[in-house]
Amino acid sequence: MGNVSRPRDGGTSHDGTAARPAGIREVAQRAGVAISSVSRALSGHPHVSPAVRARVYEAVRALDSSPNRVARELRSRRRRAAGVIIPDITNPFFTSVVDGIEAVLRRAGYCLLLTNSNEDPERERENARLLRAEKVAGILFTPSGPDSAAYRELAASGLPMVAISRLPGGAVDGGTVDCAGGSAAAVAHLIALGHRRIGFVNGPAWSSSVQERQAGYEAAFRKHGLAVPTDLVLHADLRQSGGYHAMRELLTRRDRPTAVYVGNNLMTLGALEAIHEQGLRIPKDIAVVGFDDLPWATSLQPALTAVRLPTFDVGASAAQLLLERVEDPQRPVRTLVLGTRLVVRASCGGPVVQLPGNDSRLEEGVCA
Amino acid sequence: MGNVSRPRDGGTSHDGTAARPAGIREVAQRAGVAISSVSRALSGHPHVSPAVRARVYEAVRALDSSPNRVARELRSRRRRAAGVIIPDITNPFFTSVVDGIEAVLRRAGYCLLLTNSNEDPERERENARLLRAEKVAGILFTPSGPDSAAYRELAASGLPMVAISRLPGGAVDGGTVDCAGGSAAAVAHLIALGHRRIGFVNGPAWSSSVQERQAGYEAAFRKHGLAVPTDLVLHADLRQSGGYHAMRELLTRRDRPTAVYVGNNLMTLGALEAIHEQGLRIPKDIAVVGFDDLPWATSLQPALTAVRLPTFDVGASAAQLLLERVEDPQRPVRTLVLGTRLVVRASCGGPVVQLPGNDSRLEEGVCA
DNA sequence: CTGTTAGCGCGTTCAT
DNA sequence: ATGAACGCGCTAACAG
Repeated sequence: MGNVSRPRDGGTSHDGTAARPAGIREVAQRAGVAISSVSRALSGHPHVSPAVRARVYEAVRALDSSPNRVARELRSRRRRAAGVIIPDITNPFFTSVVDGIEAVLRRAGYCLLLTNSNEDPERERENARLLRAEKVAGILFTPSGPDSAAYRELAASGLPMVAISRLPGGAVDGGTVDCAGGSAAAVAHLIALGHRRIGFVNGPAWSSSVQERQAGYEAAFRKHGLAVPTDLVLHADLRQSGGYHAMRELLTRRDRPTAVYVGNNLMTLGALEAIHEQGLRIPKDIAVVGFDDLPWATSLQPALTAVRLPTFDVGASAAQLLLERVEDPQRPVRTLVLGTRLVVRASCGGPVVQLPGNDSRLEEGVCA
Repeated sequence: MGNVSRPRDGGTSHDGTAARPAGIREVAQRAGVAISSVSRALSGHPHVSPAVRARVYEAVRALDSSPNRVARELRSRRRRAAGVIIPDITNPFFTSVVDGIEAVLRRAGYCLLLTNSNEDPERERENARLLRAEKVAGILFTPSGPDSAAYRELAASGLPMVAISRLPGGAVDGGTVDCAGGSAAAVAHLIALGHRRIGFVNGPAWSSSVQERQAGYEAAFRKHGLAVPTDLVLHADLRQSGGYHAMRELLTRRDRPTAVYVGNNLMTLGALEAIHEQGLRIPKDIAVVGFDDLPWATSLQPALTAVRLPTFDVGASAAQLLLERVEDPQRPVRTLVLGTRLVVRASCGGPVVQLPGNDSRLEEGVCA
């Protein structure tokens, strides 16, 4: 008996109800070819006659048909999608990273599934589970805490993953900025300007990037043969309020620091609030350097000296790393550390000159 | 003949190669039940015996199996995913909106496909096509230009869609902030402080939100029986550089304004740069009010008076609107306009008091 | 070069 | 309450 195809309307709705979008079957029927020919034509397969190809395209246009990636990727067992888990979508650092991720992912034909864990371990786990269920090809991940359950589950699942900014200990691909180098440059700048009592508002100690910044801070002192003023190092949470309270605490000490280095952009805003609140003048009363250079840096009065971070590139190269791992799961683990640049403005006094910066991309390969 | 199931390894990899994650079949086999029973158990179906349910869960845990949403949603013809198209992921306004979107989407079990068109109409079209191919249930969209091809294609496709911030003319769901009301409040505040020559740096005229702000600016003058200083209204692109150049142009006029109202956050930063560059003092030489209140507002010296926008809520309610439309495609079109609040700080002089603000949510239903 | 066939992993009827 | 069949929309073998 003949293959009676049951009636379906081909995209254009004749009545009021929303018609199901025309699929490969309707296209095949209208073009008068087999379904598989449509598939080949649309997938850019080599062995398709120009005639068929043209008629297929014509039918697609006439029906306003759109390929079904869900079915396509289920069948081909090749999901061209990647997941992102970030702890705070509101932080400009991460949005810029996501910008970079999106750019290279889209160029590779991937789509981006974004989730925000809002620094909540439980939401983080749910996000990881969702992304697994969506069968993404891989995940770009910034853990929100020191011992992330989501991270462990993901690692155990064997799903390709690259860590961003905060690098966990294990053998995982990762991309980040040179926190140590950037911090050393910032503090060295202050030392060169004669500062010795340099406060440091840093983040929670479990984060690898926080540890790196600490190392850079200390290295700058040691390089100049100076003792590290450990009493001036404070650990705050990475939010604006954290920076505010830490700075306030620093400023109310008897032996107040003459300069301060703040470890992330939101905390820097909080630190500035505290400084203004005390009626202190920048840079006369206190010099300020921030980690992470953002649009508002030039709108402050005086303009803020800051460590510029290649955030877009971090995202872009992390995504690249992920794509490469998806291509070759056996490839040795790689960690990319991107160089920073100290942008000298007016918040430390002294001449406003452009320092060379360490644009060199340190790249280290760890065993697989 | 018997149905010979070909061998597959159930999740745990015995050799070095990455094993395919265990699916419903492996779970069924290990639990000793049929595939359909597993499906029912995992989908929370009512008629499943506790015994079977328990064994299924146990098998899922043992195999570390994760459901396949791709297959599930292909089969059930119900894709629980929504797409987002924004013009600039770097703009804090949009990231906050996305934050709200993600929150309600995730709560509804949806996942979020994010695309950034970077103000490029061509990228925008590609993003729209990708999202259609992903068969998302709906799209949250901020068109990047006056006559967006992507918008037209999407509207023609009949895919549920809600416009964000910039509302196109047609009968489409939309969510935005009360630009007119917020602008009127900002300008009225300046007028009350005695200012008459109030500059206005606004965005490109095609945008509905720009038009609304213009209306609010004019309304404030008219309400006080004053003539609108149309010569002080400038249209810049919405970026920082746009604000800088417009402000610069305003400040170099013979009859310089005594106050300025800037229509978005990035342009405000640019305007501040221009003001500082001219060596002008805020608020003595010029008063400043910004549209969109961001974290750095309180870190400026003096702190910035600004119109606070319910950006998170815009995203959240837009997502809610989308979900409702997906549920009921016939529902009449709705447009949500969320109220703003003027946050008075020091950048205009005068007493720092909290104004009431129009928290009322204007909500208007247009015919379907 | 093109059509036919057999599934991808799962939900959903039908039986029982 | 449970199992067997069928198919979602598409790709990938094979045959012709």
